[in-house]
Amino acid sequence: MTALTEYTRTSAGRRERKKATTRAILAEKAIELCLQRGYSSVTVSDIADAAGVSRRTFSNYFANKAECLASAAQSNSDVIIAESSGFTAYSEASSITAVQRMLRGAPERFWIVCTELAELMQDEPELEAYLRAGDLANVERAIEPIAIELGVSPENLTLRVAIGAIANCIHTCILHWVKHNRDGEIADLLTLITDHVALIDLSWLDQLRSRT
Amino acid sequence: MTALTEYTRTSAGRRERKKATTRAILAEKAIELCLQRGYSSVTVSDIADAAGVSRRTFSNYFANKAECLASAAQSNSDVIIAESSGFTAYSEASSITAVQRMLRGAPERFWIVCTELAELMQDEPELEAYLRAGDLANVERAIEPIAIELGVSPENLTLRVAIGAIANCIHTCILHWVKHNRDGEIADLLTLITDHVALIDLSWLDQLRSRT
DNA sequence: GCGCAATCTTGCGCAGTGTGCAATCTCGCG
DNA sequence: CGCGAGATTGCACACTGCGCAAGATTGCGC
Repeated sequence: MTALTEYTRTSAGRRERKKATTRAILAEKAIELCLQRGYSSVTVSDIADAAGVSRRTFSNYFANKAECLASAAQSNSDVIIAESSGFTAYSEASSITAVQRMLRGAPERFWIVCTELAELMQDEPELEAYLRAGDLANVERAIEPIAIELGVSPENLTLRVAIGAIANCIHTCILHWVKHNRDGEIADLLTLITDHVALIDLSWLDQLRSRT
Repeated sequence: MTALTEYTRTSAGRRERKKATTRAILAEKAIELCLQRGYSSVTVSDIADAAGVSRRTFSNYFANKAECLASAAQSNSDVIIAESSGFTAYSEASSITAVQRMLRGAPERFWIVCTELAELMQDEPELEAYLRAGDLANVERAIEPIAIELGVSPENLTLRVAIGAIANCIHTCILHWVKHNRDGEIADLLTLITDHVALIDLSWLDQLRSRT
């Protein structure tokens, strides 16, 4: 119930925290209702009601339903992105190893939410679009710390292509999984992802690193 | 003016053709108006009016404004995807070479439309979402012929990851270009893309091929 | 505790949207 | 020519996104 809410433990002012909480609750209720009744038969008012706020307030937090769910995806990804700042901590290993370590470090809950969202997006083009865009936003947020660690600009195109390829790979694997192997163990999904991430050549990323 | 319309020269029944034309005109007018006034200040009625049909008819063709623009992107990509069926024609070369050849084979007009759309999507998250999703649809359409040529299933995950990485790379490069080098020559954009595509390791794709 | 200012929430109104439905129009085909 | 499939349209209605202003809540200095 408060699974996503957990991720929003900031020690800011009470006001900030309350906002973050409402936001998280809205996103959470949105997932809950959509999984339950199907995306298109859930209205913004429904979500707002479930979260105990007005429709207007919903709009203060999210531009629309899809963005709300995308935000859930984003909170969910925070846990991974946070870890990515330890990217070069394993400087002896290759980038690919670091990525795999990151993926394996994510809690099971993370992958569950991923598959839930993937399930939802399957027959809702609008949602798929927004979740993809959310992915992009995640890439954007992940790039900054990594770029710093590697000592290159966040605008570095090579870096962006690399991170984008990884994110895309993960996304593709999850979709594939939901489509073909929905009932398998999460551990197998993880294997699927790490195996395929390994296919991506990150040697040029390692080169970026060695130049520092 | 009729640039996109050109792409829809099918020799089907007149009825089919007329539908395809209306569709193309709608998409075209949509781009035109959006480039001119900005995405958010163009209404569906505006587009419909410009195309000479009713608002209701617009909805018969597209679910919404964003999807309409995404369709323009799709028509635009048809020219590339059509070429991808000659993928293994150069069996002596590596996959990466084939991809580069494909990219260089696209007419300048293709890249112009790409950059126009990229420009539009820059500050419109909704549009960005839909165009990204359109990319996915393109990947979906491109995979089929390639899979056949390689003799693997279109569901083959390795293949999907590879094609996805390429599409993502192209997209990322175009966005980067629009953001940092808007006024440069299209030829330079092409160089940027082929250079970065080359960074993606497609050797495992070549292996898929050699197994046939 | 008190009061003020900043901030959040809410209801209202309105233009725009997505879609089912039924009437009408168009066009291909016999 | 006339029929029938299919395309277009207007209408209605629920939902949406958002500006606005009133009201509630919160943080802070005293």
